Order: sequence, then C-alpha cells, then structure tokens
Amino acid sequence: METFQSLLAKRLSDALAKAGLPNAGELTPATDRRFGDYQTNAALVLGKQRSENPQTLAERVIAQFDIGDLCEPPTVAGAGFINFTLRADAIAKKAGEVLRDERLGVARTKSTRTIVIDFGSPNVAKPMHVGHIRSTVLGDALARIAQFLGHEVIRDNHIGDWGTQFGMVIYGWKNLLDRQSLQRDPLAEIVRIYRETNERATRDPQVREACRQELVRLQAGDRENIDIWNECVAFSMQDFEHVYTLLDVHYDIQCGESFYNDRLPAVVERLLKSGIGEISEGAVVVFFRDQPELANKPCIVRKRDGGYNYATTDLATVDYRVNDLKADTVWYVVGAPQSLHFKQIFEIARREGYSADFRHITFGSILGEDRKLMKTRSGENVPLRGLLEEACKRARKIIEEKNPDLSEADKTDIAHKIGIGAVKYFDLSQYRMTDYIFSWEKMLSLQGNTAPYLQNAYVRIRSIFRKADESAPKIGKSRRRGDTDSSCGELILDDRAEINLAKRLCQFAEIVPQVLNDFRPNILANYLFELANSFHTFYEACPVLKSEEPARSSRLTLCDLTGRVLQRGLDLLGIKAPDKM
RNA sequence: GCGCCCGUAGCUCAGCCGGAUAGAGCAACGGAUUUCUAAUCCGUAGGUCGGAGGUUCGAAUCCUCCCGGGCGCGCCA
Repeated sequence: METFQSLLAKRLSDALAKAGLPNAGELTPATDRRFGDYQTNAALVLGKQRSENPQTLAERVIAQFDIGDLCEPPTVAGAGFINFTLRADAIAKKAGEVLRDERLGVARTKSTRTIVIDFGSPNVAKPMHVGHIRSTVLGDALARIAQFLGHEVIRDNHIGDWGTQFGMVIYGWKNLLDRQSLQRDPLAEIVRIYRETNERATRDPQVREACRQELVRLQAGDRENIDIWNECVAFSMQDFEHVYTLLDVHYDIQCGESFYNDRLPAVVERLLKSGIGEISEGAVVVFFRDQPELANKPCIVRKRDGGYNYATTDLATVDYRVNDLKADTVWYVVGAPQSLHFKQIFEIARREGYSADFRHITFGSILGEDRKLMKTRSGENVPLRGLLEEACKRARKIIEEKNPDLSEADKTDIAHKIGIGAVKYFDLSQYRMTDYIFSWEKMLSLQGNTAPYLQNAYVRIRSIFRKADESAPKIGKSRRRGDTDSSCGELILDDRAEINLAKRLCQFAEIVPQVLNDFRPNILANYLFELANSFHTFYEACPVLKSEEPARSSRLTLCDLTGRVLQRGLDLLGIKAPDKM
C-alpha cells in the first residue's frame, strides 16, 4: 500500500519529467490547513537553480500533473508553492485500504538490518531509579518500532554487574550484613551495607584498602567472593524483573559487564598489536591526535595497575555484537553525559575496522519541581519501583472518582494501564534531548497531550461497539477483519469531521517510519494526540449509533479503524489501551 | 580553558536536513451536556522564537560571535 505522500511524489516527478524539468525539492504535508493537504517547493528550488520565475515554472508543472482521482486541481500560491488538496472519495478509498491491511498501511522496510539496542542497563546492588526511565522506555519504544518496520532487533540489557563498587559490597557483606534484613528486603540491605561501607571507606584508609583487597580477590576468582557476588546479582535481578514486569519491557539477552571479563585481555593485546593503543605512564591508552575534538582526550583501556575499565568492556561488547550477534547496527540508548566516551569507543571501533553503524542515542534528564535533577527530599535517587507503584495508585484514585461502579479486578487492571501508560507517554511525547519536569498532575491529566487522553478516545470507541453489539449483534460480526461483506469498509465521508479523521488515519503510515530518522518517538506521540483529537471532534459532531444507514455503518467502520490505529500506535510506544476506564 | 546539549506564549512543550501570517496543551476568559463515557468539544486572549551580525527570493531552523543554564573532559562506571 502506498501513502498519499508517495503517490503524489511520484506524480510530481512524472509531471516534472513531462515538463522537461529535473526532479527537485520535496513533497511534504502542508504546513497549514489553508494550503491544502500536501505541498511542494519544487518550483521554488528549480526557479533558483535556473534563475527563472518560480510561479511560471509552477504553472508549467501543474499543466502536466496527472491528478487522476486523487486530488483537486493543484494551485500555485505564495512565491511558487504548489498545493494539493485530496478529494474526499480518494480519502475514503485509501482509508478502506488501510482498514483491510494488517499493518494499517505501514510498509515494511526494504533494507532489513540487524540492530542491537542497548538500553536500560541498571547497576547491580543499586535499585533502579527514576534516571532509568528514559533509557528503558525510549529504548523499548525504538525496539518495538524497528521491529514493526521489519528489522531484526536484539534487545540487550547491558547490566552494570562488575566494577569497583563490588569491593565495598563484599566488604560490607562480610562485616556488616544483617541476615534478617536480607531476607526481608534483600536489595535494601545490600544498598545499606554498600552505603555504610562507602562512608567508612571515605573516613578510614584501612577500610578503603580492605575493599580494594576484596575486589582483587573477586577478580582473581576467589570462591567465597564469587559466591557473594553471585548472590548480589541474583537479588538485583529479581528487583529488575519486578520493574520490567510492571513496565512490560522484555529483553532478548542480558549480557552484563561481567559477561565480557575473559575477553578483555584480548582487546588490549589487539590494540597494542595494531598500534592503535600505546603505553603511556604505565597504562594502555588510545590517543586521537588527528581528531581536533578528541585531541586532548585520550581513552584508557588498561589501567596502570593492570585492571580494565569500562572502555575496555565496551570495546569487547562491540566485538561480541558485531562478530557473534552479527549486528550491522548498534544503538546505545544512554544519557548524554557519556557522549565523549562513546565518541571514543566508536572511533576506536572504526580504526579497528568494525563497519557497523554505531549510534549513541542521547536524552536529557528528569527534573523535580525545583528544576534540579529529580531526587527525594533527603537528596537520594527516587526508586523506580515505588514511583511506578505510585503512578498506579494515583490512577486508581481517579478511576474511583470517575467510574466507581467498575469491578475490583477491572479497577486494578485499568489503574495499571493508565498509571504506567501515563509515565511512559509523558516521557515519550517530549523531544528526547530536552530535560523535563516530572509532574504527576500533568501526566495523569485527562486533558491535553497525555496517555489518559488517548486511552479515553480508545475507550469511547470500545464503548460504542459494546452498545452496538447489544442493539444489533450482527454489526459486531461484520466488522471482523477479512469479512468480504461489501457494506463493510465502504466509507462515506460527508461531514468535515469525518473527512479530517479519515485523513489522519491515512497518515499513520507516513508517520511511523519517520520516528527512526532521528529516533523521535515524540513524532508518533504527537500524531496519536492529533488523531485522538480528531476522533473526539468527530465523536461530538457525528452521532454513530443513532444515525441512519448508510452513515451508521460507515461511521462504525471509521471508529473501528481509529481504534485499531490508536491501539497499534500506543503499542508501538509500549502503552496499553484499556477497554473501559 | 576545551567540547557537547539546551534557551520558542505566564507555565509545560512541539516545530529545527531553510518555506507561506511560528503551533499545541495547561492556566485565564466565554460558550456547548435530558451523552454513543462532559474523563469531552467549540471559541477568545496571549510571542522582539535568549541577543547581535551573516548566508538568500525566504531563517525559530544554516554559519559566526556574545549572554544565560546543564553536562563532560587520563587511570569510577
């Protein structure tokens, strides 16, 4: 199925050829409703290239343009824009095609890639906190969208399960552990002993040294320390899994840092052998002397004491993903502060000859009402699990107010879908680079660009079909997919609100692929908001069940399609649509 | 010091590989409801796009400089 945009673009290029002109400019959605549905600046670009009058060129192009039954005769406007307005019957026809398409018109990509997406990546021995929302939610949405477009996606949780912090955890485990607390709330106890050890270590050099010794023993494979480490990892994983269940986020592999331990020496040897790495002040370092940006920013891959750091691990990870997982594309959904680090890693990988497409997908921070990094009152990170539970609790309270007659089970289920959806949508609906201020009130509002607003549009649709089934059961059946009844899928678009809604539905296929251009799910979120808005307008203006045939069936079909696009769109963002709310 | 990111309505944000008179939502004000869930819709008002130059038919968007905020820069991850 082709979108209006690609159809018009083809006809434009035909018209240009017939007018003896080369392809130029682009055909895009109109910037303003006044200008119709689509516009092209082709004549402006050509006018500039050949120093001719753009308006005259535009007229020449229009004269050759085969509008067929797609649109009204194009018009020239402004400095030389050509504007296109779709015909209602063309929209009805296209919407019918979308309706009969499993994929709602979204084309599969022509160049399938194998993409490893590195996102989430929490640290062991620390609970997940609010800072993990963006990476987790953004990475998951990108994974869903890439997969839907037909790419081979491998979701990888690069867990921070190795590193110097374990010296302290093990020291704390051996000296400060309270077994009962550990049984009650394992992660809380591990965090406690870690913090306490950390405090002691900053005061007491002897403790610091003891921690270092524990770390050395762990890295040397000491049985006892390995056992302790394993236990800590297991406890942390339980906590992560709980959060992932709440969020409905799942990974294909979870290769944490420790997974790469035995590959690290080879990385350094390789770098030394190829001359990319060199010894400097006892450490193995990669310099970037020819790159102004990195000239004074060397990358250490083996410390003076022989230990490895996270640059080494990330290089081993590159090798594993490219050579073992056969990835040709790797997306790192990691906060902006690490951009220097990834520049270095990507540059080293390039020098070593890895040709995969590496992207660091950065994002801004989540701020509290005080516009500073979001923290608890005592200045600590806000635990994610508690935050998500509170989202559900708050959603539940609103449900109790608005719809108290729902069953207990329904309330719990809906509160979960709304609460989690609200948190995710609030994040995804904003441009990923901007810092945003966390606000319960805004994300759970039923008005404006929020998850509940979109979910409500879906609920209204489901409600119509519940009513329709009661009054006329056969309509429920006839809207099944694959039904050959010709009355189904025939759209009659008379009202302005119907035309607008149908037009929006046709745009879904144009929007989804755009998200991956610059990794912006907010484009999709924005579209869904506009779709829900168009639906609500339609809902107010056009009675469905009370209207006469054939409008009634047509409107039911429109509702059905809107529901499916909303549901699919939300699903691509990792958000669920409840039937009632 | 060097580098990266951000600065758009009172508030929260879109728009940024150049396009027409810069858009939403919230808050404010004015309307619509014997409802297919008003959990909504329609309307009004609100702007030197941080500032100054430059590039051109055209700049919020591209380039340079400046101001303001955030972050990062050799042995943590």
